[in-house]
Amino acid sequence: MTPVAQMKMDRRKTFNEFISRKRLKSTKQRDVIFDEFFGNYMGRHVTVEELYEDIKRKYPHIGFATVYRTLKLFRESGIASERNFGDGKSRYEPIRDEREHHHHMICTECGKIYEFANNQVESCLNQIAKLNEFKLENHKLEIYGLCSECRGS
Amino acid sequence: MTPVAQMKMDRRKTFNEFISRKRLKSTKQRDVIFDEFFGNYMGRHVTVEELYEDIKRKYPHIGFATVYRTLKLFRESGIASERNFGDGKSRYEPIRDEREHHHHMICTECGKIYEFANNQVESCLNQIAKLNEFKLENHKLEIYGLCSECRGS
DNA sequence: TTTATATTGATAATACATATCAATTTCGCA
DNA sequence: TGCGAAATTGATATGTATTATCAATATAAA
Repeated sequence: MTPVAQMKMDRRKTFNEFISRKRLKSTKQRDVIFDEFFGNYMGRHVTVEELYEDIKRKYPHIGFATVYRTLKLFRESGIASERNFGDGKSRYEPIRDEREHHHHMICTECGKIYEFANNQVESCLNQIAKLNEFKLENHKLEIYGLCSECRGS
Repeated sequence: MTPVAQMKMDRRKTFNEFISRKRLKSTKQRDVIFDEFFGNYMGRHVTVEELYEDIKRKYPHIGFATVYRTLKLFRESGIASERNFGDGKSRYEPIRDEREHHHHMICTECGKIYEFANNQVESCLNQIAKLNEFKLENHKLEIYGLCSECRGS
């Protein structure tokens, strides 16, 4: 099995456990949204609108609100993360590796989003949290600027 | 002159230069909003609504949209920064020291916002940007978790 | 002062997100 | 298997933050 397929299965398991722990129900709609999200949006940052439009093509009966609600469930269950890059829309991203946090560089010119991870930053943050007796749950780091293509000559 | 008063004067100068460079005009409203913002909101993170309510008490004639527009000018001119802590409202904060970036720890329980600065993080980010041929313009770092008071026993 | 242009403030419009609610689906339990 | 309580769905209404519109006004250059 490919690592990606393995990961997808792991997330599925986590989500199913979340569903049963919270006494929620599994539905066809949630299955469809899960498959689309974890099938086509790995490493991307999709808006609710985009995901909805995409799903509607194959499954016209699925409603907008359901996509919203389901993505929120993905976040609550810890299999997706929500981001805000300042354009007013929430973006969702499948979580690949629970341990290794990654971050984003956003080009203010072309809007492209680049990812990076850095152990040194992570350990800094852990230290800072510890120093302030803060129990770290999550963190977000974004760099804004010009990417190599847009910074020009 | 106190350091705070000095800083306020520096920001005023920067803003005036911005105004004349962009061929904008200085107005009584902008003066009032500047004084209120830099007088009472140092080190705080005020929403447009809050600042508007505050100003309206002393200057009932000043409109909501003007406060919005003026805060945006403050951001564009580099004397204020805009933040988003996930509650859907934009928050503005006077910039104290242009060189030393600071960041935020947000308690997910009580909502209190703590600030911190860290040189090691800054230099990491500069390195990362350089490595990716990215021209760093700005960055945001937020830690979410439980503060010492809320993490309980 | 004159004149062009920016600004203001009231309000309309937009956009993203959430709430409502009747109809439907799920699932534990007999 | 079928019943019934409870969750979910989807269409749509509502809420909330922000931006656009525009006539009246203020500013600043000539």
